[in-house]
Amino acid sequence: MTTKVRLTAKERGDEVLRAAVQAFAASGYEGTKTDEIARLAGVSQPYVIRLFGTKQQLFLAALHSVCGRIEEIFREAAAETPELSALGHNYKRLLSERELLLVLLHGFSASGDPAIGDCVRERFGRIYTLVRDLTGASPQEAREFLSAGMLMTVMAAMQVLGPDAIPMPWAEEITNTFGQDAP
Amino acid sequence: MTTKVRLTAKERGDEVLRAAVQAFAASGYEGTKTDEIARLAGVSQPYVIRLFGTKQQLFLAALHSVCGRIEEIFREAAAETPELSALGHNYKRLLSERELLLVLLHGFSASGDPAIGDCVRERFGRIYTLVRDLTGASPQEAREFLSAGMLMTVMAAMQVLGPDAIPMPWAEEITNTFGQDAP
DNA sequence: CCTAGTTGTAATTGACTGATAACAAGCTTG
DNA sequence: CAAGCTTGTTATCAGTCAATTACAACTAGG
Repeated sequence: MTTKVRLTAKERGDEVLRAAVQAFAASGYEGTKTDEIARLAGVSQPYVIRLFGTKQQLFLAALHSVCGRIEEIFREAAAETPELSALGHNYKRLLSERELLLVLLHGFSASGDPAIGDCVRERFGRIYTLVRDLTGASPQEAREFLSAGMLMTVMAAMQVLGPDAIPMPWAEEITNTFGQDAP
Repeated sequence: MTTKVRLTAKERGDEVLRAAVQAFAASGYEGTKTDEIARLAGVSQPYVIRLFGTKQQLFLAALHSVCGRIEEIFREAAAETPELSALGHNYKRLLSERELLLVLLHGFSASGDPAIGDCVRERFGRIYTLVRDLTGASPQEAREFLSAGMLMTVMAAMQVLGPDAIPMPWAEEITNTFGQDAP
């Protein structure tokens, strides 16, 4: 457990950010209370606000964090095998860090907020471009790749995909088709 | 405009439901206030609550409504040409009723709420099954079809797809690949 | 060792929001 | 036309939540 030690603002900020990613992944932007993030991080609610200014800025920080991690995973996968099919294989890694895709999904949902919309458009565009650059995929190939990722994302949100999946025949049927490329 | 006429509870309920679909599409489940729905429907906020019981039940009603409409669009398309490519062509129709896909997306995001999760799993499973039944598509074909739909959905949420799209080079590149089937 | 900066909390607040209650106005049926 | 049912509003509450303020505890540098 986290002991009652004083940390630098940077270190504590990182801990709060990790807690925020967990909380936002579970409850979304509007649904998550700063109080809950504070509880997860083991600090007081006002301190969370002081470290990040506003709840919105904290969500933006969480969004940048998960997008950076997603890019990192793609880079690592491409370093081994720079092909789209290899990246696809690594969606499993994304699903094992379930909060990555979920925070991104909540970012899409909260795009009505202009600041969040700007952030999401920028980061998702970067991911698309990165996928193309890393693999040399055509726009259509990259689109099919990201499409599959989006279906996985919403299935993860519905809790029919991943380790804690609620068993659903139709979902298992879909899940079995992942990884099977077009002939 | 809607005049100040007394309607039956059923009729007024339909108006409120339409307003709710618009509002939830724009702001999501947690982000939408019952007050805003009431304003859109031209009634008082307490009446919205009395007609549907709770905000959650109203959201569930909105979810059922949009899923029913999505199924209807697929059925109509399949009645003309019962092939997956024909259904895909009709994603344009879904995008023209932008709120359909957006409410569904917000349903995914709000799946952490058990009642909403149950509803979303049931309705999305029904849509998957319907697509297969209407077109005779294989699980993999249906998965690819729904994958493309999910990417369109998140792009619509990001406001980079559809009539009021914010122009983004990467988004236009992706958009151009829709409708191009694998060779 | 003491003072100035940093890390952190307790107390509070003001705005918001879903829901309830009490009441008013309109329709309809005998 | 009157009584009872339906439609709809106003007033209000009880709880919630992000954010501010004031203060306390710790730590490093001179």
